[in-house]
Amino acid sequence: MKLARILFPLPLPEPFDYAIPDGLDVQPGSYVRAPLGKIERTGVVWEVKERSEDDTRELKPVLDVFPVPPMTEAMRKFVSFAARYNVAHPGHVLAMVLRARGGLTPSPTQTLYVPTGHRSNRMTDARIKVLEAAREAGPTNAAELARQAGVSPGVVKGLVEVGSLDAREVETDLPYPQPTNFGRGEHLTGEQQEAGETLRAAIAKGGFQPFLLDGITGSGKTEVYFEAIAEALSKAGDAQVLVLLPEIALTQAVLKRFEARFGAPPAPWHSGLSDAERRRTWRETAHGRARIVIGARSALFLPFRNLKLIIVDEEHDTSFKQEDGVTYHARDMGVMRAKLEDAAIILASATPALETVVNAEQGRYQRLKLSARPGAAKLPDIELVDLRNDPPEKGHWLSSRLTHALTETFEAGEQSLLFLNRRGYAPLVICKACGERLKSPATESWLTEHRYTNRLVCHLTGWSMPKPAACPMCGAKDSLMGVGPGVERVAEEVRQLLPRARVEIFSSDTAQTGEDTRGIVERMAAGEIDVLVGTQIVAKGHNFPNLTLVGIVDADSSMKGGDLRAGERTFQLLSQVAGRAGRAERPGRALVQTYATENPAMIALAEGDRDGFLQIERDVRAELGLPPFGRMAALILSAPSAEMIEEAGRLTGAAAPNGEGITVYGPAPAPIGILRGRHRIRFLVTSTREIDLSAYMAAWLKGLKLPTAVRVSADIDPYSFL
DNA sequence: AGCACGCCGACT
DNA sequence: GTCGGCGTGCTC
Repeated sequence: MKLARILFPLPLPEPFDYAIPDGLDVQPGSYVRAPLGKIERTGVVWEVKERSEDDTRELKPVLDVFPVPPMTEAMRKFVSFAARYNVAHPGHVLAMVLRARGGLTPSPTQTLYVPTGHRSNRMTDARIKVLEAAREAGPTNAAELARQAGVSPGVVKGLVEVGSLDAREVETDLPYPQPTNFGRGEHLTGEQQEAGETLRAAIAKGGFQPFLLDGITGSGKTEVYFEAIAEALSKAGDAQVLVLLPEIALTQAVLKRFEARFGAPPAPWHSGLSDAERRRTWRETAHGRARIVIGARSALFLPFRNLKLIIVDEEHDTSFKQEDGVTYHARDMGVMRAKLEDAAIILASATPALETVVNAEQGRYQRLKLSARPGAAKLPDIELVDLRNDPPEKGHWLSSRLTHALTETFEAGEQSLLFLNRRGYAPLVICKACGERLKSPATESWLTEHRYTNRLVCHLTGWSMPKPAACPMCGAKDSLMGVGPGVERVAEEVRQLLPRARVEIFSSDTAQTGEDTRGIVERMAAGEIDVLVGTQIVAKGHNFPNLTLVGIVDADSSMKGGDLRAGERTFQLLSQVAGRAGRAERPGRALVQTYATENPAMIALAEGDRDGFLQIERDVRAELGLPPFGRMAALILSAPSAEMIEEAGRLTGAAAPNGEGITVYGPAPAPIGILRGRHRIRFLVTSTREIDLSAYMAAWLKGLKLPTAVRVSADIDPYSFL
């Protein structure tokens, strides 16, 4: 007798055992339905094993096997690994795999009607109209046919009975057309060809091989990894390729580019897909028929049959880090998936993440460099503006050099971007009369003035209050004054400087939904904005061809800012924006305002010396034992009330196991202190590189007993700080 | 994640 | 006297 160990997409501690009924073909990896408690659920057979003699348990039976090829062993190992590494339940990870409802069953069908040419001798007007509509529209379903002809669906039925219309059952989700063109790309430069051939040779050889494709903006990275895709697909008729892109980069233009190269559109996967599109891509991937899948980070959890190559384009992009639910980094998990699949992986970027560069330096990844720009577009000039020599007027934040540049750019009909990583109007509010600094009641942090909403906001907790007319401390009227710059105040300054310019703010306050974000990005791309003033939200790789000036309002704060990767991100932002300006054949320039012109990082920035800049960052992190030279993890707790979270924090802190080389900080308010009505705190854990922090976090959680209203989640290698 | 069991407040 | 609130625990 055999039994099936079934993993369900639920936070259960382990797979559950079920009896395999006679005649049911249950394999390891089979997608099955089985009774669980009072209901039936879909799960995946994690293992099929012999039932021991002394096992007398009454087991419930597997009910049904879905007509889908079983999940491969590599995929099951990947799910288990991702769960262990990210300190999540395997079932939670499996839930991410099974998210496409309907992908497990065959495509739904619909009945379409085509004219047979046979004319009944009883032709009514209604019948003639339907036949005309059917001839024009091609195969169409009954409801649509009746609608087009302006008659009731009964007429269609009548025509079928007399033999004038033929019914055909067709699947609604069609397979994707197969890519065909695997030949060598045309018009490659010598450098691109060389990199392309290296990749082709590696893929022809087979096996796990990680590459960093490090090429400046416009150097043709895409053309090079197209060679790798062509090689992988030509090698075996069932080979599959996954291309991961930041969500916002998944545009129609990108899909068209793949179609033009390979003669068929790739299968898409992103959060904006309809249910039908989603189950189609899932099903085609699981059956091995989708050969190129191009998707956002969650595409990494699609159940490929024979994955031979993964591309992570814009690998430095922070949107690959999933912060909600199961936290994971799609790039890092991608490398592990490639390893388990025995596949190649290419991380491509013009501004690779420090982690990736270090991996390449230490020989874990093979580095391919592209330096030439085929169109000979120029990299931008980056100039430091020494705020000690060119101080802005009191109460202003833009130096005369930057205001001149803004004026020139506006008058030339071109666009500017000002970057300041501070939301709101002013990051601090003080009373001119008594000197009181207004603080958040819960966290004691400064309140930020928001003019747009006329409120004072705590950025740690999200708590806010209307701006009071009088000082709450001394009662003086009209004495409260915002100190320091936020994007709203910089925008105000630009509006004074350029009254006719269209100035917009781009921050999490003005872009609360994806739709808001798209709106701003589209207006900017369409030239409907002259000056965009934004927080780090602008650093997400948007394409603004008419943008020729970038001003970093406060480089000193954006290079530090309490965030491990703030400097890196500032550099990436500058390179990206500037690189685009050069690409659109307009000289771009960037002005960087700083008080620290002699700072080596600032000098490297000004010289566009990316490698020098990374070297400095690298040395700082190595010295402090920060990632990738040490490890970091966070534990985030949330609860419905402040009292409950405080108590939970105390208990959790006390339950932290002691470990050699491990330091626990906290609890502190989480980066988003209150989210969806829940209070959040967090612990930060650092350790040396050799320590298995995932295991430490798992042990901590295991020994923790908290009320069920308190939710706990771990975040390995967190990206959000402050 | 569901779903049931269980112990305390306002109702036909 | 019950109906039902959601806190706790179990699902092979």
